[in-house]
Amino acid sequence: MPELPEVETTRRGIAPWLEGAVIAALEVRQPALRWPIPADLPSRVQGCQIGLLVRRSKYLILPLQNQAASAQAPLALLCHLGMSGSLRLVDSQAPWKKHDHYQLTLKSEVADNPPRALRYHDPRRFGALLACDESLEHHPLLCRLGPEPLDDAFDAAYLYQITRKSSRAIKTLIMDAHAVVGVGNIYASEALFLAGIDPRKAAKRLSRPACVRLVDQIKQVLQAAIEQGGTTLKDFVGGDGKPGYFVQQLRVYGREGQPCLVCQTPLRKVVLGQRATCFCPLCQR
DNA sequence: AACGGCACCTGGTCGC
DNA sequence: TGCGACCAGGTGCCGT
Repeated sequence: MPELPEVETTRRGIAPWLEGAVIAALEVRQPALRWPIPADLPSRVQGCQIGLLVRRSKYLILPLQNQAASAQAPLALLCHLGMSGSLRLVDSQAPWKKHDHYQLTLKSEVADNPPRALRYHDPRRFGALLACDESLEHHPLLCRLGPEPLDDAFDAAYLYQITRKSSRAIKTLIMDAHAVVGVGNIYASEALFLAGIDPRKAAKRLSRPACVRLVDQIKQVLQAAIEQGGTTLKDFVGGDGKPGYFVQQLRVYGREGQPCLVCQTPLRKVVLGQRATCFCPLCQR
C-alpha cells in the first residue's frame, strides 16, 4: 500500500497529536518486522519528547528530544509502513487486533483517560521501527536516496541526465529510490499514462520533452493523491482511520483489459521489474 | 557500476 | 468445500 502520498497522509494525520508529546511507553507485541524492533528500544525512548514529524521518501521520522536526560536515547525513530502497514491514533486501552504489532503511548498533560497511543497495524510485516543514532543524512537507509519528487531538485534536467546512462525500462527507473523516492507501482503507472509514455521504453530513449512531461505528471499525480488522502486498495487508513479516496481516480492501475479512458483501446498488462504494469498501447508510446 | 532476481510474510482470489 | 497456485501498495541484498 503505502507510497509517498499515503505516508504523507499519515504524517499529516498524526502530527498534531504527536508533536510536543512525551512518550510514556513503547509497547512491542511482535518485534519481527522487516528488521527486528531493537529489544532495548522501549527503554531508550521512554520519557522522550517528540519533535516535528518529518517524511523522507516513505519513511516517517519522529525526532526525539531526550527529556529523560538519559544519554542513550536515539536521535529519532524511523518508521516504515512496508506494503500493508498503517499507523493510527487510538485509545491506549483499545483492544489489540490481529496484526497490531506495537504502540507508542503518549503521556497526557491534561485529563485524558485513557491516554492516546499510536498503534501500528501490518498484516505482512514488511514495515520497520528502528532507532536512528546518527544524523538523518548519515543513516544507512537514508543516505543513498534520490531526491524528493515534489522538491525543485527533481526536475526535467535531472531526469534527462539520469536517464541517459540507463537502458532499463523507464518505469523501473522511476520506481528506483536511488533515482527518485516515493514513486511506487501505482503512481509510476499513472504518471506514465498521463505523460503518454510507454512504461517499457528504455530510459535513455526518452526525449527531453518526454522528461518534462513525466516529471510534471509525477508531481501532479502525487500532489493530487495527497489531497485525496492517498489510495486505499485494501487496508490503508490514515492516522484518523479514514481510507484514501484517490482509488477513484486511477486511470490504468489495476484496469487490465478495460477500455482506456481516453481512446477506448483495451489496456494491456506486462511485467516490469517483477511488478504488474498496466498501460494503453495506443496513448503510451 | 548497473541490473535482475530473490527474499521477507500474510491473506485474498481463482481455478480445479 | 478444500486445496494449491498465484498475486498484492516495498526494498535491501545478493549474484552476475
